[in-house]
Amino acid sequence: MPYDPSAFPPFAVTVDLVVLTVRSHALCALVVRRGEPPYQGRWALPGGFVRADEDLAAAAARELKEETGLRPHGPEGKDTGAHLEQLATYGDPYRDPRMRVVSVAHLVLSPDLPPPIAGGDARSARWSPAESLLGPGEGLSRDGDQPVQLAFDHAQILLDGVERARAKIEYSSLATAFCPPEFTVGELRRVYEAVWGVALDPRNFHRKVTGTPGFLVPTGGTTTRQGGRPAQLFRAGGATLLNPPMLRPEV
Amino acid sequence: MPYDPSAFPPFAVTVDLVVLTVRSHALCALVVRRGEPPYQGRWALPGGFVRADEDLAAAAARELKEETGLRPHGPEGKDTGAHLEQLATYGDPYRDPRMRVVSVAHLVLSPDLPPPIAGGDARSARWSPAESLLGPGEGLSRDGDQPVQLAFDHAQILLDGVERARAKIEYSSLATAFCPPEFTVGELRRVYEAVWGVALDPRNFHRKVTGTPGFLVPTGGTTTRQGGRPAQLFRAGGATLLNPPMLRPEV
DNA sequence: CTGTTTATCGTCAAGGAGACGACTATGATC
DNA sequence: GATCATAGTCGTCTCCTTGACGATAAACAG
Repeated sequence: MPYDPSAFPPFAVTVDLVVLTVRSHALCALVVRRGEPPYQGRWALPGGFVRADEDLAAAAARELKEETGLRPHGPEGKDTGAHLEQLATYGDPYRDPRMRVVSVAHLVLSPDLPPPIAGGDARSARWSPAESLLGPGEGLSRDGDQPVQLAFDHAQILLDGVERARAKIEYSSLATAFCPPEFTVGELRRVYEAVWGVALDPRNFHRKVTGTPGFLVPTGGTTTRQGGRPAQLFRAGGATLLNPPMLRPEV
Repeated sequence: MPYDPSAFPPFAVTVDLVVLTVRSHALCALVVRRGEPPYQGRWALPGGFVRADEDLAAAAARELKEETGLRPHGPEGKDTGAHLEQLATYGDPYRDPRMRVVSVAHLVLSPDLPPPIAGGDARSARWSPAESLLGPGEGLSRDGDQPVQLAFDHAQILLDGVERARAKIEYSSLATAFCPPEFTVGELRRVYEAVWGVALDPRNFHRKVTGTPGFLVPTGGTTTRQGGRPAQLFRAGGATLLNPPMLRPEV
């Protein structure tokens, strides 16, 4: 097949972001309201076109900053920012009614942020519980949560992102990406409980995380911000892989 | 940001394939020799442009069939074909010197095939040990294997594919995708040994795989094709997830 | 018939995980 | 200030899985 510039069809390439955090004991995703058709007025994942000279990860980082002000740190970063990784790519020919768009979805795990920033282009943005965005089957929507229908194939993308997060905190130290720089064992446990939607035994969890070398390093301080007895503060250790993994309860 | 068709730069979108198999106790990847510049004469991963009305997975399946004659079965298929899944997407602005190309890499796991089929476009193709393609650091190339420099960023893509395969056979039944429809426990063990590059205890491995419900179902037959005492034949059971996982020995 | 190869079963000790009792140190409430 | 509720932390016990490895079984090669 000789090279012929006219031999390939043109595509638009976008990045979409699944930005997850844990707020008030629930896994939440960042969604923005669409200001123009198609799907005008519907909630969607934040995202945008990749620029001509921009790497995919750079485009994702740029969109993230525009939407939340967060700066990501890569696989080995040390900033106060969020964890960012590529999730998957969605390219159904008709996923966007306007044109052929291939979207490279990225997953962002962030500590709880006070309020989502209204996007640079003035779209409204908010955190929504993943449960209510994923609809029935993925945990029942609670009374009062109207089921939200995300635009495009964003419900599928979000589901894949949530699944990735659920799987990854099992065998990596990624759950700490949901925590502030210093956190307690109990706060970390509540992250696991929120992401998995289960209750974990505080004593066994404590034994597990403090007994895994390199997972947590004590900072020396304590806090009572969760009430009760003061708890030791930790920072994430250097270990990125948990071996043996944190086991997710059956059911 | 109102919709403006001129607001986004055009991209070419391709699929690249990391086709892995196990041949004579080694993990091998399918590579094709490039017939035109850039990287003319160099080995590369098979792949090609996504067509205008074609889904990404469909494009990967089409390329796979063109290169190998294999028909993939999806996440839940039952054919005699290979396992196919999306791997990751590579979009560095300068990864292809000709133009802006975003490549959606796919991972294919296949049973051993007699000889690779010369591609539809007459490029030569062959199986190469992953070890010799990944160069030093990823297991030393054996004497006589000249180090192969893959075209574009295909070495990185291959590395990511091999890593995915190594990780996934740990907690899924995917290793059976490397086996013929009926196989013995010993054959399955040799798959793990080749992919991980380690030696496993045959007795413990046997206990593990036969003791995991839904992983293997006996067909009733036996074979002596590996020599020695006749071994029971099995087919892959319905279970896709191994819980608890197959543990990869420490280094 | 004997050695070699591969398959399969069994045993034992070490370690991790689930269940859960007990104790500790705070703030809130009476 | 005593009491209570809330979290955090340490221990214990049992069950199960794993890793190491002995032993037996059933084929084939000489």
